[in-house]
Amino acid sequence: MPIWGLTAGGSTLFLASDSRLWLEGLSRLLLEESRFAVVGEGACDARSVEAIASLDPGAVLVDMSATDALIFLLSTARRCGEASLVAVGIDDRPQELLERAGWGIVGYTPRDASISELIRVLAAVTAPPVRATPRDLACPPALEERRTMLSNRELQILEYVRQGLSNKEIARVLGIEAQTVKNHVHNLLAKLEVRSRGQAAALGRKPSLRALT
Amino acid sequence: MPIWGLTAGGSTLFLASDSRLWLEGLSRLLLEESRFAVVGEGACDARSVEAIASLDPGAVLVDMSATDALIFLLSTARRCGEASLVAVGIDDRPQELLERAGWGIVGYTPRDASISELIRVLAAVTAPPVRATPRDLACPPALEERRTMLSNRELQILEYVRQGLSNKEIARVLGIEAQTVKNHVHNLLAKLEVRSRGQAAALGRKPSLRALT
DNA sequence: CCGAAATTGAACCCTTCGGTCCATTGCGGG
DNA sequence: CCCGCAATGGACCGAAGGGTTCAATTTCGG
Repeated sequence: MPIWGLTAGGSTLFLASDSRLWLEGLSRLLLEESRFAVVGEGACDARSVEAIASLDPGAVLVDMSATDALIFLLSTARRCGEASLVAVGIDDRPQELLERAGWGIVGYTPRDASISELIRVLAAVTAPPVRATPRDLACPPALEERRTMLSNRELQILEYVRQGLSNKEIARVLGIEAQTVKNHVHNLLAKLEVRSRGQAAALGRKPSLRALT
Repeated sequence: MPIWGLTAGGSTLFLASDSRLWLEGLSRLLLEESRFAVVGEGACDARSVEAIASLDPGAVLVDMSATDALIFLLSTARRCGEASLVAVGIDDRPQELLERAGWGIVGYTPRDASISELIRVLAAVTAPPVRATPRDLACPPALEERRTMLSNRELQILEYVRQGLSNKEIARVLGIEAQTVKNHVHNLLAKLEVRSRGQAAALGRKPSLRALT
């Protein structure tokens, strides 16, 4: 099956394949992996090359078995020169493929790769090239730490947010003004470093944060 | 991409492919389709032929792009003579393939088939030759239930809603207009009988949702 | 082939949300 | 007695969400 090309540099992904089935299936699998976010998907055509150029994803997964996948890969590499590439799903002569500097391929997975193997490769490829911070506690403000930053009231309100209640509904439940709820939500969003209540709710669902909810 | 062979006769499925990624992705997609149950999956080898013979699934999906898929298909057809076959993912000369009676192929879908197309083919192929029970099971998939069913697109978008993405972000990911996403969200909110995306997200993967998909 | 459904997108409206700035009240510790 | 912080709430604003209607196009299914 498919040979995949992967443009690396972050944790956002773009999926390209002429098989919608493949697109939809992999999209579902990756949705369950919080480490990566599928920021776009499309066929192996010029339209996707444009989309990739504007979206600037951390990686691009290209179904090489598709009709014009090779041309697509080359176009993408040319348009997105700063990105590295990984070929996934190759059984024969992977080394030869990797040496094709023009393709920008920096890695691959065998044809019978599972989703976990793909994710491992993605993690390796999208990992920052240099591990500058020794403890790197500074950069990712430690999820556990974020929780303790929330006051009791904020934790309480976050719980209601996760249940899909509106500010007005939360206000009625707690017997306070809607504006107050709004302020609390505003504060907890800032502490959780997210921009919407939806993201806050999604954050609370993730296994890494399960313990604190 | 892949060419699929499908042994028909019921609503239980066996997935065969040398790509675990393909196996896992399609398995997820079919999980959302209550009409079919994946009772087994494996590579395109003799081992799967054995498994199919013992499991006696209603259909077998074979990734024809796999190394020995053709041999596998022939073996399966020989061992499971009572089953009909469908080739999926064929662009060139599908008719020729269908005429190969020895392969037992009774249908197919083009390479760029979406999950809905695959399901349509599966439904056609696995439909019981005789309709014993007038109501209940098979024939009309209950119009009342279908009304509350979410379409593929809606399911897909719901998934992104659960991730906390805004309409605009979802639109960018899917390469469509924000207004279109808005409409889809509006429709799925109605079908789920909730008033906000937060509530839709809160429903999550609860069994209650599974029941109506 | 035709009707039904899905998908796409437009224009328009109102509500809610998120952000900002500000103010008040109460509580606990230095 | 202040200071900090949590909790409360007011006013205002732009952006996003949610609703409605209509329509073009594609796809699905009989």
